[in-house]
Amino acid sequence: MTNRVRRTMPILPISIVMQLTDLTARQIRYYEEHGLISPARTDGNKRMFSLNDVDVLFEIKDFLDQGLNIAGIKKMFELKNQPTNVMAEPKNLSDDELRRIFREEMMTGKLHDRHGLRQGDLSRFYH
DNA sequence: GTTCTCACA
DNA sequence: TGTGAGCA
Repeated sequence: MTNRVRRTMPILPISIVMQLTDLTARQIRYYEEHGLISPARTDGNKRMFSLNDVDVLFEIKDFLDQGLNIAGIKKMFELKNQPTNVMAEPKNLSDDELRRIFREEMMTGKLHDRHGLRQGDLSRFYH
């Protein structure tokens, strides 16, 4: 059995995930509604989470602490799954794309600006 | 007893 | 996001 299979195998009921992540059932379901996680369903339509889902929830908690809202967090995961490299081709980039990349760098932790990650600063990008 | 969906004094 | 209702 591969590690990937182990991580994605749905084995945890919501009650356990609640204790692990310290999130309420309401929040967990809410994040699912927004596609941040996609737990499997079983017998009586019960949610079954994988270790991977738990990891994602912890990441969500981190972003929440950093002041990001759901919209911002959703962007985070999008950018995270389609990374680009500023240093690779710093030329021939439109201002618009530069802004997009800068946001990604900022959010993937490549930059460590402890001030620019506040919701107040990022919010303008997500409106 | 636990989880689910839906809805809002 | 919390919380309560009514089910399964």
